[in-house]
Amino acid sequence: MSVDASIALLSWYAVDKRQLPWRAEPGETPDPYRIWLSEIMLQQTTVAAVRPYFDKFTSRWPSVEALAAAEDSEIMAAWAGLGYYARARNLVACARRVAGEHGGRFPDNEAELRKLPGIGRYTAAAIAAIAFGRRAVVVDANVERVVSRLFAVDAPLPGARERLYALTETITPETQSGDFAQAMMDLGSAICTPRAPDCGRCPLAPLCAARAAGTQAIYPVKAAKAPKPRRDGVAYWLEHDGHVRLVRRPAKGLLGGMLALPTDDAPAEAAWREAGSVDHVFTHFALTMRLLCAESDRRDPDGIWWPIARIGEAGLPTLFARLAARGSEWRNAA
DNA sequence: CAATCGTGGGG
DNA sequence: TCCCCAAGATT
Repeated sequence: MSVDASIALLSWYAVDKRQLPWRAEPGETPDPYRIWLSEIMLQQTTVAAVRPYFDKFTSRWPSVEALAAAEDSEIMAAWAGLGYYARARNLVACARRVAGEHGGRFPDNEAELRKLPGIGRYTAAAIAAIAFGRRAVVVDANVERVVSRLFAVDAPLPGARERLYALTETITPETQSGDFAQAMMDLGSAICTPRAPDCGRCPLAPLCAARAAGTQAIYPVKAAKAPKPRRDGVAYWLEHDGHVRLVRRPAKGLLGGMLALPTDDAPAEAAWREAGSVDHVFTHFALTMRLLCAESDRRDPDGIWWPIARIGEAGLPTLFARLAARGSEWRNAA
């Protein structure tokens, strides 16, 4: 079973693999910096969303040394819109560790990679396998789905995770485990999809227990999710002389480290006026944020004042970019 | 261990 | 429209 599965999958991958900007062509040597950067960006994020960010980052910062030398604010602004901003904070910290303590070279094994900020169990295995040719058991959401079907694992996630790791270990080949991992992910993305898997095109179909039973659609079994609470908030658009007041959010927590409009408490006493609201859905709650707008008669010298004509370059996360669009409309209407 | 942490696309 | 989901890590 194990050998059959890896051979069938690698044969399929040799023909049908996706071409991706971070993926080395056959015969090319993979660049650990690009593999690492792509793996961080791809955490809980689709390939389509990552592409433009990967291109932007690699052209601005072609090496880990270049990234390590950048200002935090530049990197956070460049990450704006991609989400999960702890990844960007860890990205900088990791780049500086690699540049400063590892001579600019990423560690070539799982255990050392795992010690770096932002690199967990999955990412350490993926980098070790893909960038350094190490045998590693690489389990992401795609692999969980493929393996849960292949072996008809009825236990629900996340409890079944260790079981899925053990099963993935049994089909991971001794060599080419990087290609094997990427093949599993391409398979999960293109064929062994969450809703309606295209078993007719699947190289593993003859080996698949769920396929044999006709039950592929029920896997992976997942625990019931908690209901999503609703919350309300207020943001403030304070402008003066063509500039708007921004704040840098605290390093930890929601949208941590990002530029934003002031929230909760008004940044000044002023004649605040309602300018509508924005509904925004985060992973674990839905937010309705009202926008209050005002013109200031003075410019607090300690604040961050951003030229409104260039607000698109501020690097606001999506919620605040949408609120800023409302603020600009309010301004043009006034 | 369970909660926290974004966003956009697809069915 | 709503729900699901994605190359997870951290605390």
